[in-house]
Amino acid sequence: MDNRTFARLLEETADLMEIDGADSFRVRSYRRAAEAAEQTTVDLMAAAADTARLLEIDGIGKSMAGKLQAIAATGTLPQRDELLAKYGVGLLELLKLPGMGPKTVALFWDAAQIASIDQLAEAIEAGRLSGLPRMGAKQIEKLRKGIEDYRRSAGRFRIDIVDEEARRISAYLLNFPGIERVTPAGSLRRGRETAGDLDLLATGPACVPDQTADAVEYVAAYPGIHDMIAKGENKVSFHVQQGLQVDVRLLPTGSYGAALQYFTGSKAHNVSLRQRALKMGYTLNEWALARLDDGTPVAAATEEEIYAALGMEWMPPEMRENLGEIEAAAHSSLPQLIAATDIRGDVHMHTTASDGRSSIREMAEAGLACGYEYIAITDHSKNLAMTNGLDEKRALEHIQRIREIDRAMEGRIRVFAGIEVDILADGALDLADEVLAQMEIVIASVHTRFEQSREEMTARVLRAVENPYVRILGHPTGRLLLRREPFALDTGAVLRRAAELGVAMEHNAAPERLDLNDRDLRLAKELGCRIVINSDSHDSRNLGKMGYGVRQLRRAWLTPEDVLNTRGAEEFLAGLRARP
DNA sequence: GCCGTTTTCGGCCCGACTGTTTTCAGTCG
Repeated sequence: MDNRTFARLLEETADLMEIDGADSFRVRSYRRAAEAAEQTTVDLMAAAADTARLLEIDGIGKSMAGKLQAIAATGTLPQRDELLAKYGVGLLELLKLPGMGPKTVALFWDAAQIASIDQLAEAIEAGRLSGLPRMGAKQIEKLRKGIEDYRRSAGRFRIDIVDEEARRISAYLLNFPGIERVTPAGSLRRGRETAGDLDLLATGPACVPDQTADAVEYVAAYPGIHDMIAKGENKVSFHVQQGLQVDVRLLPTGSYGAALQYFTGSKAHNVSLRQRALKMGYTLNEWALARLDDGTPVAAATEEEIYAALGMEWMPPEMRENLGEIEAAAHSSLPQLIAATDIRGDVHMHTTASDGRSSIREMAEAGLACGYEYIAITDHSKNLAMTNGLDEKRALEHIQRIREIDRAMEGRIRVFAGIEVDILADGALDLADEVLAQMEIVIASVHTRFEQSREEMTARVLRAVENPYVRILGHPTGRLLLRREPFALDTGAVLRRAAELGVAMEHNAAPERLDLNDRDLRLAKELGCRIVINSDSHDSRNLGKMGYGVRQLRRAWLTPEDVLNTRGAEEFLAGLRARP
């Protein structure tokens, strides 16, 4: 059982308790514990035997530690099961409908015995909801539409998709004379791998309170709108065609910093920050940081002045997850995070020899144009027949061509020879060691998804990592974001072994991959694992597109020292080979 | 149920929007 399961069980318990009418502060502590389970790099299953270790986790107290141990021992939580027996699983799903909170779920349950989305839809059709408190015609219509939307599509969107939408809407908004600046906030600004919605902040003369009417109408006329959710004085919410929810907020320039801080979040970061503000005699909201006693604003126009007034350094949005950044900023001990410009080479890319669209030469020229000092050509190996993968003979010929291009580049950029070998079901590699021995870069990746158990899959990867020619472990979690489930893999065990052997872990910067999630990366850093970030380009035009991947590294507080390809060519190769 | 620069009891973040309210409850982020 992994930490996510612990988190899910606690979260469900919190939902059910809320429906049951439990004390809201108690509910909150379950939610905090769920969040802690999700975030911590401690493997809860392994730590369950050691109460003291559980208590070290922020948000876990004596009682919650006992509940974690119960989950570890039985796979479930008694409170949750009791509540579930009382109400049924359908109620948890009802909570996912927009506009449905615990109070409404409880109301429907008490008054109409509604325990699932299907039953709610049925009750709406039968007109059994009218007459219930707070249930007017509009509210009922909203629920009907909510069910429709939920059944059509639910969930999060890949960050590059959201980013693109943000650019389109920003361009539209900036065409309005009274809007001068548009900034994305929320998950997009924090660089998360996915976003549930898009927050856009707009400011300018047309965004001043009481004068926003024209701007609001202009926003609401955006041609890409599928349906309107809410339209107020300084906020317009709507869905665009693909189902993404967009919140546009109009704000006066004087409050822009406060609003940007507020809407960037994360929620947990903001809660912590407001607690800190209270202790210092301030109150913080989206309009300003103000004195608690007489309401005098202290800071509002920029994020920097707000953080400064709270005795902190400004910190990059990627760090704002309430994972210690507030303390670090208060003690002036924020790390210097890695930036895209720190990357000096890209060592994972494909050419026309397998499934790429560019030649070795084109890749080298593109790498040069990106300002890289080195690249590595790493086409697929033979097991991936559909990619025209290389067998031993072709691989050796390919190496020769790579060497020729390397010479032809005359030192302006180094071109290393490499390969992306496939890890077979038993953990063996699909190319002979004699061939691998001739390459600078060997990336071992799992491509084919056999129906293997978590243990088998872990054993498979661990065996591949033992091969002395493997320098980098590719696709270490097998993620294809939002497209399919990741491999069931004991990532902790793989990271530990890779750290021991000095095998680097690849972070694939392609937005559909972003192999390592926040927690994996934090754990990798803790373990002293080497990280290599690559683009996995199949086209020379994609070379240099590392932005989303780098922001993921920043979210885990990684510095240039933690990432191998921030080093020059020789030092990079030496770092790859050095084994403790 | 957690937690401690108000502390081991008594707090626990904040405002906008909506729909139904005749002054506010519920939801959301």
